[in-house]
Amino acid sequence: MVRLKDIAERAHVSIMTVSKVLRDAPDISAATKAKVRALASEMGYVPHAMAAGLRTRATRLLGLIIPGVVNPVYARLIMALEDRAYELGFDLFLAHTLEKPEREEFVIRRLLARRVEGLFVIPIPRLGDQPAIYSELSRLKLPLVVLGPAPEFCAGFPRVAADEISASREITQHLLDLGHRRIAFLSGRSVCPSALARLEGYRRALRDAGMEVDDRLILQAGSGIEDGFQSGLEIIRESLGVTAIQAVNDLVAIGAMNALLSQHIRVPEDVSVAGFGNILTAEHGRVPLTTAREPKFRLGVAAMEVMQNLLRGKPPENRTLRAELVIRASTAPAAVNAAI
Amino acid sequence: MVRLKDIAERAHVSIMTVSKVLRDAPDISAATKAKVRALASEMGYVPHAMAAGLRTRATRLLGLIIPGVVNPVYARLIMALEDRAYELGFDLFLAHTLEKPEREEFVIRRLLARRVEGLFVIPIPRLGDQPAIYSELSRLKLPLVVLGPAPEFCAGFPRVAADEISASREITQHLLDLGHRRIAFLSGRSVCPSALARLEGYRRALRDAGMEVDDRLILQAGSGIEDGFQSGLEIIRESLGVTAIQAVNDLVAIGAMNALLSQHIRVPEDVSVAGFGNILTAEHGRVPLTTAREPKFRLGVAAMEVMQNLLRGKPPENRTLRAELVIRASTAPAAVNAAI
DNA sequence: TTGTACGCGTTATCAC
DNA sequence: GTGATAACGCGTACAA
Repeated sequence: MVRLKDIAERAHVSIMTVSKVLRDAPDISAATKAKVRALASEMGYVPHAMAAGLRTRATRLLGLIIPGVVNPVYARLIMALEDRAYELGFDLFLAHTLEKPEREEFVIRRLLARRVEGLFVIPIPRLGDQPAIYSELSRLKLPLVVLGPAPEFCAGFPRVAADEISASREITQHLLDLGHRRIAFLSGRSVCPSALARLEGYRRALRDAGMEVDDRLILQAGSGIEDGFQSGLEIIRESLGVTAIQAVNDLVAIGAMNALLSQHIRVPEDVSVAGFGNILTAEHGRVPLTTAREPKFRLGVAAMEVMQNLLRGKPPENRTLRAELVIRASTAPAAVNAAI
Repeated sequence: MVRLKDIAERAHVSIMTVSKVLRDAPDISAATKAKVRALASEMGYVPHAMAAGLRTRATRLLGLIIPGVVNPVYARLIMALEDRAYELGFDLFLAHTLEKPEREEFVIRRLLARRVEGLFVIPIPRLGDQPAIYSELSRLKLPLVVLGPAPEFCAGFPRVAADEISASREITQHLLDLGHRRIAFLSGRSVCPSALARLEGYRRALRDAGMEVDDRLILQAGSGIEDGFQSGLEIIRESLGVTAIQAVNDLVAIGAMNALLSQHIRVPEDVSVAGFGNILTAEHGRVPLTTAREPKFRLGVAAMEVMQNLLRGKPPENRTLRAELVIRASTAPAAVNAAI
């Protein structure tokens, strides 16, 4: 590959001059610039970012460490981060942990060896003390932004996450405002912090409204469409008198809705369904869902802002983002709901 | 950060010795190795991969350039590539093009500046001549693997893709075998190569069966659930006598299915719906779809194999992977279908 | 306005 | 077994 040296020789100038021209230094004559630039593009010069970085000690490299991309919820987050990184002139490493602590440690070490200037991490939830690699990261003072609900041991690092409890409370509140009194909650696995937060929001809204929480209305659903479908059928089977359903996420909500539709129960005329938005809602224009859209994209943008501040040496800050309520369709309880 | 030099000083040996120890060279005494290693880990030494790469001219860096991760179809592909890269000791850059040619060119140049050793690209479909950046890539002889259906101008690069025509043909064939004679095809945008391939497969199956292709049965649908929904309604409105629907992808299929359900037409009792699988099918256990599952994960693995061969200087090779037909439920045409 | 000397952190080579 | 020297490609600092 072409080096500055090659250009310098053919242009009969010093390497330094070429270097300056290509970085558009102010102290080079227009004539020299034109000549060198022409030559550079003719020769197909490609700068060597790593060599430059070695010299300047600035790599403009960031790392993103996530469990895996299969969860579509991360997709927009990745997009946002990559997009901001692009605009700021950073290149982004992607690494998966597959929820394995050893692998997490290993990939972090590898990115350290690449001299990344900062790291975005969705840590693997685990109990106990702070893993060695995290202690090392704080010793190194490497800018690190934790994304989403963080385990205990990440307390020392800045965190960017959505306020899931409030979001969930607002959904329930919205359904209550419409006059619903028996709202089913389709919950997820109890180890998942965000599932717990969403259930907590539901509980708080009911308490704030001075209502009892009827535990029979809280169904263990899981996190996929099929889980929601089964729970939807269960709601019908058990004749719980439900007029609205709130789900831990919108896959579950869509599943529940499908179950209702399959039994010829109309949504939203007979029942309202609410869930948390993820990528599917964009595709589900016709589905009458009330959703709290977790601002994944904004979350990515905020995470990058926090990162920038860290890079500039400013003190770490946490960001909690409000989720926005998106009301696609929702109705007050209807007479037909006795059918459920 | 700690450098070899720092360790060397404290160990009273030369930098070279430290370097050799850390790379486990055979010509260093066990005693020296033990001493240096202890010191290195005590001092928290992190190797500088970029500096080493500058010297060895091997960066062990790969780039992945895709339109965007929002399409969940890419998720498993990314996973597979990242996973293989991890095992082979490569780090992976992720870059988005957002379907913008300028941006594609720009990010490719940036990754070139990083001296990536190879590039995986999902090129932006566009007509006309080979864009300058691609010519440059072939001039540079940079190992490049094109993922998925490739535009014309990528003909010179090795390609790893699913055999979409055969997959589509098999779906149609399956529906024909069941006795369906009027199969609607919900097509996508005509610029999308994979949409065209799938339509072609449908056509071939009909031709192979000695049947005429009725162009009224080919509907321009788009690529999302809502598009499928509209086309589903259209099929009903137009009374086309359809007993089965094949869609360009499963989002469209699901949309069409929703439309049928909303009009109380049972699937698959009254009609069969077939589409291409992506991540949604996993979530749609209850949906009676016949799908051709594009082997995204295997596709990633194959792509990395091709890349490895290129890196070893072997000649480029194309890989076409068979898609597997997944029959979730499907029926022969029923009497009711006159309703459509 | 241009050029020289040196260093960034590492490794290849070869002498000791 | 170990170490001196040079080089990878580039940029900072300063001299000319």
